[in-house]
Amino acid sequence: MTNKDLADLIFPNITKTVEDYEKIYPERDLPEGVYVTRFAPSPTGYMHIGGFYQALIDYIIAKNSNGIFYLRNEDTDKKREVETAVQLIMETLNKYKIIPDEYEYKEEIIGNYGPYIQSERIEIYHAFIKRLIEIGRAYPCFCTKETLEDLRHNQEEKKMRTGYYGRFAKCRSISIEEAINRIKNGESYVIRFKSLGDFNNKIIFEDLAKGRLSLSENDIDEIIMKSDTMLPTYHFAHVVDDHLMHTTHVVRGEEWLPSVTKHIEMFKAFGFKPPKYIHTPLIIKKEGDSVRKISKRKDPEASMSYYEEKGYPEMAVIESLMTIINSNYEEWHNANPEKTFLDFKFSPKKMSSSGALYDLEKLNNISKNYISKLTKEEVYNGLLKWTKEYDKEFYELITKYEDYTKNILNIEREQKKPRKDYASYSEVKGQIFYMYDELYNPSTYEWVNITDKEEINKILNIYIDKYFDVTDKEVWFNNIKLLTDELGYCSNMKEYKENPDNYKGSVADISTVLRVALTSKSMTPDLYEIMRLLGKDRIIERIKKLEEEL
RNA sequence: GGCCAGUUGGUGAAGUGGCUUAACACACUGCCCUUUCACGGCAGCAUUCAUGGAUUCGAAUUCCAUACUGGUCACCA
Repeated sequence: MTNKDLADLIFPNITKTVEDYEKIYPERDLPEGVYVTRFAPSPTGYMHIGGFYQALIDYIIAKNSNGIFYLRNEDTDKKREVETAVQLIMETLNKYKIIPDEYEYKEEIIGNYGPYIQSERIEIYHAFIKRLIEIGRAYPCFCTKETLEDLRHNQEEKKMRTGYYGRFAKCRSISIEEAINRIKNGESYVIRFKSLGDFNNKIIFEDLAKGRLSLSENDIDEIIMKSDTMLPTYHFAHVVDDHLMHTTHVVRGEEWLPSVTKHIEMFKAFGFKPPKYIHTPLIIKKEGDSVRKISKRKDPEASMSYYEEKGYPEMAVIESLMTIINSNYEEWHNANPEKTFLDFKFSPKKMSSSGALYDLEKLNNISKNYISKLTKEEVYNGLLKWTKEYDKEFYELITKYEDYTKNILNIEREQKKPRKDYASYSEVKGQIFYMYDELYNPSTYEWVNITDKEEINKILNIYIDKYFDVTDKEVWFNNIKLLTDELGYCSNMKEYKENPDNYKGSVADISTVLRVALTSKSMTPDLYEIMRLLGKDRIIERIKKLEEEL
């Protein structure tokens, strides 16, 4: 009885060899220095911002070198799998235009290195495991969950390092004959990798983000194939897939750092060259005095769906993440405002090595700036898209009054320093609702200095009767000044500030009365533009209605 | 507990022995501009880089120790 017999017993139908697969998936025909990266999420039905962050890095480094960015679905954990997860991932990547060059979606495979869904690659993994068994680098392990738990407790008691290694790796010493018999008897087993490492040996590992690290060699006999599904574990699938798909750079979260020595040993066992690694910091959040991983349950902003629901423009979200990825991004972008994030040269060394704190305030700021630089059409289209999904009533309204809405959105926009009113599309309605009669039904008015009803009525009546004019901004404002003087207020702010006691108030107070009377708000964009868009009829109508209420 | 990593203002951070009396940005505060708000302008916001020690003419930057924070130690990825 030999290892070969054991391998054939476990994988009787696997005929292709490692060499066959090497031929099927040859080296990619790419120029020197071109990067191949991948986004490899597990389909749990949730798009975490940390995952998206990694995908963004993958995408940038691939595009920086005109390389390949592909998507691989890591669905080896059938218990956690969620049906709609793949669709969610694809939709999110598409929404943000982080489009993979190779992927598998809805039965369609794009690219020559597929399948790109791990559960469809089971024969490939089996061929590689078979080889490992044949050469004595993998073996079946019959230990039960209980046995393993006992082992761990024992080790903990004796203050030893926990794990299945060295003399604790019981099933290592099972003879081939015994193993074959037990398998034939239907005993449940996993396949473990047989490590040749020595924990006391240090190896130097170079991570592109974290630099040179001194790590202990792996000596754990890691499980590489699960008992029930015969699917590989992450560790093994990573080695096989990233080798066959010729990934040059693996971007993954730093939670993988402790297992990198396992992966390196497995690559070595096959004689493969490991990829370069970029272990990214976790996205964390401040809570009280401590920081913690941003969490799916506690933090809505951990999910990419949050940003969609709030209506943040995609580019604003990307840019806010870029500032975390490389903190010099913002400076670079200010110096090169016409360039996009894709022109930015990403540097893993510049990536923060501690946790990255995702700051919603920063996002708001970036988003305000971003939206302020858009044209009225772009804002309108963004608003249209968002309201269609999340605010049907408003959607109908802005569709009905398309040009009118664009003009509203254009107030103080086409100037060197446009207004920064909106951080997201969900904020727009709350700031311009008063421009729509359908939405304008104020119950309170934000009067400021002048609150006397008779005075307000007087101001409004005289204004309508004598001074109403919206044909030209200068004329409009001059009229307001005339009104101001006529009523005993001061039309010159400088003078008013010098001698406030000489007047009933200033032109600012008069303007505010008009502003509040027409919009109910004390803070709005340029009043002249608002009045021009509202038109005389609606202005009079609103004032009349207000008088009735006063 | 073992192993690994990190620790610079309220926040993201620049910084790898003298150019740092610590860049830039966000937030905040004050003033100015101004018909409101916003925008914009100006100013303020760490005498100090977790703590202690060492090396050095000189340290945020090198070394050692301590503390704290995070990651990991699953048939999860």
